[in-house]
Amino acid sequence: MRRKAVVEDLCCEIVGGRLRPGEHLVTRALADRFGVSHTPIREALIALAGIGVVDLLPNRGAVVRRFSRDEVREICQVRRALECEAVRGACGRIDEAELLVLREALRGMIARTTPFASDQVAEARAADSRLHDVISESAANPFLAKEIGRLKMLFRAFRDASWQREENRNDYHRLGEEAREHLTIVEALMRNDRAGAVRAMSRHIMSGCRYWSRTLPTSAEAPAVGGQVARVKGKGKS
Amino acid sequence: MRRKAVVEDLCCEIVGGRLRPGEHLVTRALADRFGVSHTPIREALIALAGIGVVDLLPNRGAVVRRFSRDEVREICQVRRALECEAVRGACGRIDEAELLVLREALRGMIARTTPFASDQVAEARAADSRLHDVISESAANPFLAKEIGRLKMLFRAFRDASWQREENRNDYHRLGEEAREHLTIVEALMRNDRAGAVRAMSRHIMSGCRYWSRTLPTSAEAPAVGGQVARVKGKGKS
DNA sequence: TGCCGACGGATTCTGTAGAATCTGGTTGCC
DNA sequence: GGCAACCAGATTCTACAGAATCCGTCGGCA
Repeated sequence: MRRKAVVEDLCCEIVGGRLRPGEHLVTRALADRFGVSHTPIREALIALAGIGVVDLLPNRGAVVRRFSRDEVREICQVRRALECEAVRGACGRIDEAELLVLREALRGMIARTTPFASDQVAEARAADSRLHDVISESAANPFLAKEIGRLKMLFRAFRDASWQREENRNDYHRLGEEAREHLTIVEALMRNDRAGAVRAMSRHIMSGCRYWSRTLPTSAEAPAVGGQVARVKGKGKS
Repeated sequence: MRRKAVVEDLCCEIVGGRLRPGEHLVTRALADRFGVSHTPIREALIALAGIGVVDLLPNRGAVVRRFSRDEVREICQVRRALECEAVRGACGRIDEAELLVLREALRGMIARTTPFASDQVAEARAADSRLHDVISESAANPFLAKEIGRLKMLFRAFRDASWQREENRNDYHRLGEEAREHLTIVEALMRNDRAGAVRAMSRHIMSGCRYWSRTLPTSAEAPAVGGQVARVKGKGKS
């Protein structure tokens, strides 16, 4: 199935920042690049619009969504509500051993005095993914897990954009902070302290939100995409 | 734009119950019915899958989603989390006059001693929509409002299915109950009692969930759609 | 002889390609 | 500055290739 392959590839490129926000996606060009006709490309773009990573403008094709600081805040607020719901449902149901492994990994990261090397960045990200996945899978609500997955992808999109934007300035500090936030959550879960876990998760999401959105333009600087397409028209994808 | 028209029409039919859960949507047949070729139909089905009202099976087309009781519960849980978040954000920001109008309408409904006539059912539904819309629009979070809108559509789909299934048995009772729940929310909002409003909203959603899902099959009775398609094949759309 | 399951062709439907049409924006001319 | 031809690109249509399903036939077996 070609559509699915195109969806996955494009999603990776958008999330990975190789396709810039506001960029105009031309079906013909993508068709050439992927070596398929434009039909599956169109269908992939419709699917991506459903996921929320591109905007579809009638008769004017698709543009990669641009996220202003306000939108990031909005998405984070929704994500917080859902992740907290997941923690509430998961508390007391998560495999003890799994939590233990996570806790030790996080303690290791925090104890480390040297700055993070790049493979340790990967390790930190893996732990992050793992924790959130374990929680959403343990909440006994597949629909909730699916929704969280969707938001996580969006969230990763602007996290990576921010990362790229400012060349990891003081990222290492943020990673350590994140590890401590995660540890707080894990410890609360191990105590079966539901309220504490929810609080910790809420703080964690909002702190990430503040961090990852701080370099983004405010909505005044980057108005909603709808009316702005003409601006990026013609820039192509260089 | 034909695709959009097809999406809207099909969505209405699914939500309105004219297309039954599990029904197989054949592109050619739909193309004939809508008087377009099957390309926009395919695209519409992809969009509908994004919305969540149909499932796409590779090389076997689309089927209208079947909702088991568990899935309804899952969706309601997510909806509750989001609606509560919206109430939290909206409390203190909603136009006073708007709330007053709603309160009087709800009080009128509750005071009414005669059973609801059908135009009063419509009135009750309008008040329901209005309240939820006012809240999600006042929460200063368009993204959240969009998500809630999506879920509301799904929710309406199985509410209508339930309604149809059992011919309004004691629906009127439920409508009165709903009005009282709505009134509790409105009154809390008018007092700027954020916690109270959130609690009331949570109760309201879960009570609706229990009510609307009570006639649905459990997931054991209606297994995941994936393996069941052959069963409905050949029934056509008549 | 009557029933059952395997095999194979016919049919139906999905997925893709390429052509035709339509739309909106742009550019050059008056 | 206004208008009209032009052009790029989106949308839709038609046709076809491949996958899945259906249906009738055939051979084995009790």
